[in-house]
Amino acid sequence: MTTEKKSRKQEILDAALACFTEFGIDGTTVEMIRERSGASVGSMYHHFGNKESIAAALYVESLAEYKAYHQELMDGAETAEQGVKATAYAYVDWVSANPEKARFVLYSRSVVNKTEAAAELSKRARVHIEAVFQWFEPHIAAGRMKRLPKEIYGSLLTGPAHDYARLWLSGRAKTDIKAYREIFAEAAWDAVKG
Amino acid sequence: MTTEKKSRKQEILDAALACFTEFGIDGTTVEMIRERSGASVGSMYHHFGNKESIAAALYVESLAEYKAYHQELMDGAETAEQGVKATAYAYVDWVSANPEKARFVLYSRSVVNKTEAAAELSKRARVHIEAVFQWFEPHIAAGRMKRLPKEIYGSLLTGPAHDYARLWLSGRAKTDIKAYREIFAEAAWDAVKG
Amino acid sequence: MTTEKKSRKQEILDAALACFTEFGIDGTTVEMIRERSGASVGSMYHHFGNKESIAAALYVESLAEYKAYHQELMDGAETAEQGVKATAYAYVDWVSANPEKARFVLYSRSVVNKTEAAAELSKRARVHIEAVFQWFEPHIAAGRMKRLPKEIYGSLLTGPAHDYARLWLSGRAKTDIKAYREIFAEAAWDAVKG
Amino acid sequence: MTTEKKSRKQEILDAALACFTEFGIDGTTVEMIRERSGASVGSMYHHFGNKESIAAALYVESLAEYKAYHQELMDGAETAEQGVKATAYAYVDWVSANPEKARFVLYSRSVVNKTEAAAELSKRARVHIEAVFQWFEPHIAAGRMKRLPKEIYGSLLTGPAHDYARLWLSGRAKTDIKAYREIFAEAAWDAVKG
DNA sequence: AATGAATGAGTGTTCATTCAT
DNA sequence: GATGAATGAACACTCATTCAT
Repeated sequence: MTTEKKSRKQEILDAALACFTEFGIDGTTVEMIRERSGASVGSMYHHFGNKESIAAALYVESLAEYKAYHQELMDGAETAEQGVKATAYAYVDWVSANPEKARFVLYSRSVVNKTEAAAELSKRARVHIEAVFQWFEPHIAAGRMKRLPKEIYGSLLTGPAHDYARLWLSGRAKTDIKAYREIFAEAAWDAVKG
Repeated sequence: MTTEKKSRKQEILDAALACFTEFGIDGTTVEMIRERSGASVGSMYHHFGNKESIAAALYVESLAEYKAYHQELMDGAETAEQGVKATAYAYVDWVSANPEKARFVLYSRSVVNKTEAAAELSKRARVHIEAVFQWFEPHIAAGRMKRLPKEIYGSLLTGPAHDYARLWLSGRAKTDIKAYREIFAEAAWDAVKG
Repeated sequence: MTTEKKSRKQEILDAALACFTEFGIDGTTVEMIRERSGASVGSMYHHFGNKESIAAALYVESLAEYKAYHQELMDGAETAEQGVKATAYAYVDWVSANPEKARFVLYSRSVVNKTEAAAELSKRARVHIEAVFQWFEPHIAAGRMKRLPKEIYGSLLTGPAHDYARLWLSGRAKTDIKAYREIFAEAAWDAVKG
Repeated sequence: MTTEKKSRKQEILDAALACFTEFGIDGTTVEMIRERSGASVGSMYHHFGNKESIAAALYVESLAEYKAYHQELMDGAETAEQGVKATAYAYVDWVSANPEKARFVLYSRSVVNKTEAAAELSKRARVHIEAVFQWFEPHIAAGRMKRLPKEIYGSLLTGPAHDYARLWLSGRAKTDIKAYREIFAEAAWDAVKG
């Protein structure tokens, strides 16, 4: 049970991510996950209870990883500009490094939101947003950043990168998002600097 | 096709949009559309051939409306700034005026893209993008706008609005997107001005 | 659609009764009914909605037939003794003539009672019991029959036949119940005569 | 086996009876029994081998208790009338005192009969019936009781009580069966007295 | 004796689609 | 153009049972 070999549970999660990526949650059948993971149907239900819970577990895990990385970059930032750019960098870096998880998160929110996990999820989202906002507040108060409605900062900071990520992850754009890391960071800073 | 009374075909499309909005394409059954439209299953298949074609028809129609509106605003623009802002305005205005169609387009691309209509759709998208780009080219050449990789302009111009639209249309943000019309337009211009 | 040939719906009902008789409701799979009836799964669900509704339809139909026959015999009775014996005769005759339906009704009440049809069923039962009781009331008032708690008459009149029917229908007794027609009728009259 | 504390085996049997009573044998899953008993699945299979064996054990135990009680009352009877009434009393008393076990026995025969225990069960039943019949034979020979086909005595003696027990145990009748103890005993004697 | 992860055949049900009328 | 009964492949999920620890 050490890291010697993957647990059944993790094997199922891995297989599910691969399937969801390729076919979407609705397009993935339990049988597909079973075949890919090597587990039995019964085992899948023993561990997760139903198909949606597998998706939810994956979603929660992915988002947690992204948020942790974002936090990490924010911790190293000092000036307002550094904080703003860290936000853009975190997004771009994470998507570029974890395209499968990113694609899954981007395209599965609506499905997972109908799940029992939805409440927990939106609570966590609020906590994260709040934490980030606390970081920016002093800079806004000091006029180094524009004071805008709270709900709009996210769209200004990561909206362009978010948009491009969808393009890239769906194959409609060819260039790896990390090539535009600086452009998105600059756009973010331009959009909110005081 | 007069306005005398809605055609069966249109009744089906309206019912389908309402269902897709509420349950998603995958979550909508032919039976649901049948019940809402008052048509019979047979009638639906007579007019559209299959379920996906209904979605595709709706998608094509919605996108065409949006593009026409965008074009309209572009036609009235002269300076680079006006053109850029017209793009943001068009997006914000259209989403605000047609939230159901916007939600449908935003959340159904992945499904519709697996359809036969996909090729036609991406061709039209290319044509539209090309037309818009032709409009901007002189301004880029003259240095009034930054020269950037072509595939990234869309994300910079409408990315933030796009992102906020998702928030608003999914209920995660409360303020009507049109309240932020100017903010998104300014951000668009800041991101690409020369 | 006249009586020229059985409707799909009736074919399904017939096949279901045969299966339920042989394997019980729980022991019968939808697939078994499908195979026996020649209908498709879809057709079964088109007509009945789910497995339990087939059982419920059969139950309602069978009970209605029995009650109609009981009523018929009661209509021909005049004295208290004739009425009491008619009740026993009706039970014995019906079971002997319709062993499959009788077996189904006897062994499926608990399953059908968990169904949506349960309320309707117990209402009909109450109506029937009330009608029969109205018939007996004058005889009870005149002392030609014992006055006993209402809920107990049924058990005294048909209890022995009911019990033997279970024995015979389950194969634990060999003699056709109709051989004991008079014995059960006599026992019924002995149990309640004034 | 002292009364100090229940054995695992007994805890499982108790939980199973409660579940069977509430949901029926088919409606009860091994998981339900596991949850109610606090035992593990493995433990249940260690003690009983399979689900049906739990039901069979319960069935055998319940029937043995009833028969022992019946025998006890018969041992105290001397006249034909006392013997006949003892049979009715035994049934009524036992059902009233053990409604859960009675309900289980009444509604589970068909399931248990498909079990390996079926042969053993019907053998024991035959032995019991034979013993009871031996008791009555002299009285029949002496004309104090009617001579009737052997297979019909049971239905005449306990049929009404049996029928009412079903009514009461299923909730369709409200009055505790023991209130009708004498009525059923009288009816039994009336039905078979010489 | 006990545990609980793992198994996999089997179940009821759904639903897009067809087609005779 | 319209109807709705019929089709059947596909699906998510259940559950008795096994077995390594």
